[in-house]
Amino acid sequence: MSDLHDHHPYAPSRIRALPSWLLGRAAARGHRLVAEALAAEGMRMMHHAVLSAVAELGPVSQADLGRTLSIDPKDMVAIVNDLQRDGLVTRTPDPKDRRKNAVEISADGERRLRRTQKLGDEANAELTAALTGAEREQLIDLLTRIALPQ
Amino acid sequence: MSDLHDHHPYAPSRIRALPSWLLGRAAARGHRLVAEALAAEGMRMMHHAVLSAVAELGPVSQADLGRTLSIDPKDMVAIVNDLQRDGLVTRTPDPKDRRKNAVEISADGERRLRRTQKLGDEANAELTAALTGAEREQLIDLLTRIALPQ
DNA sequence: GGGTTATCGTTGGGGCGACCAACGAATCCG
DNA sequence: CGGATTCGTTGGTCGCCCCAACGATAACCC
Repeated sequence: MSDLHDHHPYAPSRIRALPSWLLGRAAARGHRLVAEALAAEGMRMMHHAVLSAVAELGPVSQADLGRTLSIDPKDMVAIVNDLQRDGLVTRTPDPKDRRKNAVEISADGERRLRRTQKLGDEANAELTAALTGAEREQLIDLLTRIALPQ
Repeated sequence: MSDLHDHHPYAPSRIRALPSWLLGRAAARGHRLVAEALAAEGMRMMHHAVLSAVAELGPVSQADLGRTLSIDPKDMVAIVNDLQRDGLVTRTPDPKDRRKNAVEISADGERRLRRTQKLGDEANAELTAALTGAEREQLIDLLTRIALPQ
């Protein structure tokens, strides 16, 4: 088994039993897995999230996107810039409210989204590989209730 | 369904149902709550984590601390510098291995730790306020199994 | 024993995500 | 009409993570 010098990497520090710590570690691993998977399509997590939200919401303003995904307006500008540059979304001035940009997914964007959604789902399957289906459902339920405020 | 202008703050975007996304949001809230609580004592999360680990592990090298807490050696230098400057830990050369620094908690450090631990626990209680005790235990169990690798 | 390999603390640089402050333009509302 | 609000945008900060390098020291192995 383990040799003499294998001082286990963890003391059962009090820290490690705190939900906030475990959430941080689990989130870091999830982020790493998803980011690595999406990199195969040259996409990043936030870009994929925005593209997915645009596909669901139809023509939508950047501010609405930011609210639904809790993304800072500043970051949203850069993300939509990238997606537009790559031809995945269109950004047209909203005639009804000239302050707004109507962001809409393109045909290329839908094709890209289908691939990145598959990659994201696979990464999440790997993330929760140690869980049964029922446990995965319960984890989602518990997290939803914890993450809600803001 | 609901009327046209009732844009609920969230479409049930596919993204929002992914464990990786929920973990990110929940971790962000946990980090915010804990950071705000610790700020009352002028401490930051990583500083508190390191101080707590030092208290548990006794005299310990920075490298060991970094491994148990998954903290980059570069960041560990800065953290131990701060803790030492504030008189919360001592950093003495290890006579057995002169490459190592033996980091040890001080009396002031233990006093500070008692207060920050209380604050951290309270923040975690608020974080999981929507959960029953049993659900909190199960969340910890599920997260532990997910966060484990690295 | 001596040469190679590995570890420790430290410094440097960089990337990425989250967050806050401010601004002009446009819109809404009383 | 005029004040308050929203939108997109620019600017900057902060925390976490990763990679590369270095001198000093220790461990390994022939």
